[in-house]
Amino acid sequence: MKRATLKDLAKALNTTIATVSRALHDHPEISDKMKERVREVARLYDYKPNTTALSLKYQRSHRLGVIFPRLAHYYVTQVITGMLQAAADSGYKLLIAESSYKPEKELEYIREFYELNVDGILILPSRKLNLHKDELEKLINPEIPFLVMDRLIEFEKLKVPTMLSNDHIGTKEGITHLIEQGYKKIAHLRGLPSSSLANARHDAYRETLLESGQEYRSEWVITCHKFSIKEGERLVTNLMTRENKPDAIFCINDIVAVGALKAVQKLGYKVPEDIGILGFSDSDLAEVTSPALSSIHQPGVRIGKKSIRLILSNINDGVDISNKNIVMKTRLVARDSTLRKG
Amino acid sequence: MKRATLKDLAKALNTTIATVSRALHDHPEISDKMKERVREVARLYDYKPNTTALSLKYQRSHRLGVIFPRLAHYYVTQVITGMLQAAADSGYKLLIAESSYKPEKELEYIREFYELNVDGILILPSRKLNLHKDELEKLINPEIPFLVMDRLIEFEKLKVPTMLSNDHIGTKEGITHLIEQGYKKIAHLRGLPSSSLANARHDAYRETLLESGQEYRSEWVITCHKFSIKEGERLVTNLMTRENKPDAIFCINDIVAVGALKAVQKLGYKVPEDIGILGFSDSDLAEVTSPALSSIHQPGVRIGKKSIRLILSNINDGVDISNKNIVMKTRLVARDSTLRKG
DNA sequence: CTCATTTACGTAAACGTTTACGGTTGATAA
DNA sequence: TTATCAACCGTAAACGTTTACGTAAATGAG
Repeated sequence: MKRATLKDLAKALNTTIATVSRALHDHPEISDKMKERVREVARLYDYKPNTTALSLKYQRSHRLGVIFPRLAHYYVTQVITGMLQAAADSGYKLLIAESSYKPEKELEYIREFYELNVDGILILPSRKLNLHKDELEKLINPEIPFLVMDRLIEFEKLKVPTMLSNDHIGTKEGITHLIEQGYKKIAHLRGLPSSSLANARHDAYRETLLESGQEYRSEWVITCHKFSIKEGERLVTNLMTRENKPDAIFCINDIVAVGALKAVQKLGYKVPEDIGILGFSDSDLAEVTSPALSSIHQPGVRIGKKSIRLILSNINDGVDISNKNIVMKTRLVARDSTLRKG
Repeated sequence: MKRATLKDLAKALNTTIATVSRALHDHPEISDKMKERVREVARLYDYKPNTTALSLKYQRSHRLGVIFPRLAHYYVTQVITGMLQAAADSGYKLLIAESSYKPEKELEYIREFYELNVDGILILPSRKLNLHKDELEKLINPEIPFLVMDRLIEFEKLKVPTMLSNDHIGTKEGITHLIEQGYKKIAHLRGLPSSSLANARHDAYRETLLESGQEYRSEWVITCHKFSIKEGERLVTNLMTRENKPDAIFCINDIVAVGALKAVQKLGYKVPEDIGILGFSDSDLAEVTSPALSSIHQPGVRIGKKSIRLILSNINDGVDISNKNIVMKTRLVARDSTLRKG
């Protein structure tokens, strides 16, 4: 009933495990007759090599560890879906861990992954991991490839590869689109200033405004903390009852954009006629709202695939990836929330 | 630089690996002096036991395999999130695999997981896996716990535990709610008849209608195949341009419900006044639509947690779970798409 | 002082592989 | 006839653990 081992086959054939192993590997020093006999009983016993023993032998687990803050976000699932596909293509499996945005957990899972002998680690870090940069740098084992995704973490001496999406260009495209659609007073619901991601989007927002001769008003830049629909609603309701109202809102992500949309609609504004709403990430929510939400698409699946291929190029082909900083293209998806007919 | 092993410690202490191992395990036959010396160098070398070697030794990997049709579905991410939490609490890690609804892949991943020495397998099967029931039954290793989730698969001789949500009662609550809100002509966008899940929801729908004296009209039961927003839109547009129109639509899931909502709104109906829309699963989409979508909540996170605890009770405590068929409560979440003010 | 017992540690097998090295058989060549 | 060599297979070490068993020295009782 139990899984057959080389020892079982050897006993059945009245030979040794060495011969069995070699026969199964088509070793030239084994006679054809013996090979046939071995293959026969191997079939009979449904022999499958024990991967744990192989891992021990070769110090290779064919497993990669992935750490993310929260699985239940569309972008994260897209990235992991891509990872799963690329990993499956190469015979690798993924070990996953959710950090719940807690840096302590992120560090702990990295430690655990090392103990579990993963062949590589990919992390979508939380914003706060930057605060533990030094500890992280000490923790990282240079022998095991370590890929940082989505955010930038600058280390003292260590070189780690990164995989980002081009938020800068993406945002510029988005804001340019708003301007082209005739919006003249564009507000921004941004993320925390400690987030490289939020800063990239905000800076591109400001840059585009100034380049096209629009004014950048700091009172139209509101910082989100919780990134929920409710928060978006609250902040935008507040924003739209002020003296000087914007006529478009660029949101740090789709969730907040949904809140913004609900808020302006509740206040009686028409979208996109009176007010334009632009999200970021192009999640599955974007097609669900009415009007459908314009958003800047991040190619999660492709990012996931590329990350795995990158890290495997190091593991399997020894390619030095330590100074690879891949930036993936984003793409504006203009839907009804910003498309003025006239 | 490399990870220290017992051998390294033994060499440094001029003793044997047996002594080192025992000292680290606080074995009584090791002197306190020796224990101190060992612990000292273990700290110094930052010794961590090699989990692969332990797996080989104890034939336990502390890994569980999870197979699902598609990660990018809210319910699936909720289940896996729950699994991750419960697994982390017990020091287990999850290996994940996406079947893309293909039974061949499901079977293949089960095989792979066995080869990878997982301690247990949890599967959210595709509908079509039922067609390969016999092959699956032959494949399943009774030594390794195997938990089937969401769907029922009836085997010839094998007893496998299942984890379902109570779609029957959930649906009855939902339909009863529609009736209480005054809807009198309730249609149903159902799933394929080969799906036990779709059948459970449909049967409960019919049962509730008949019990409350409403008529069950087969022309108001439409079968979905692709479960997309577009399909929901198409089917409902078609349904609502017929002679005899329903005044409420119970949808097999939230995606289809979103399509239904868009369709009726495009046709000029008011929701919930003219038409009520009820979804299933209570995904994150439900709060995004306007009006917000009523839906029947499936406790994905709790289901995930409970599944892991169940399978671990077998693995770690030897509890026989082969005839456990756990059914989790659903809960109606009535939002604006079915709540008539009057 | 001697024998039994405890204390404290070493040896080796086991988990399942791969593979360098050694050894036996038979055939071939000098 | 004997050295040479190929063909074929076995032995054992290695990956990193744990642990049953063996054994030496130290301790205790008589």
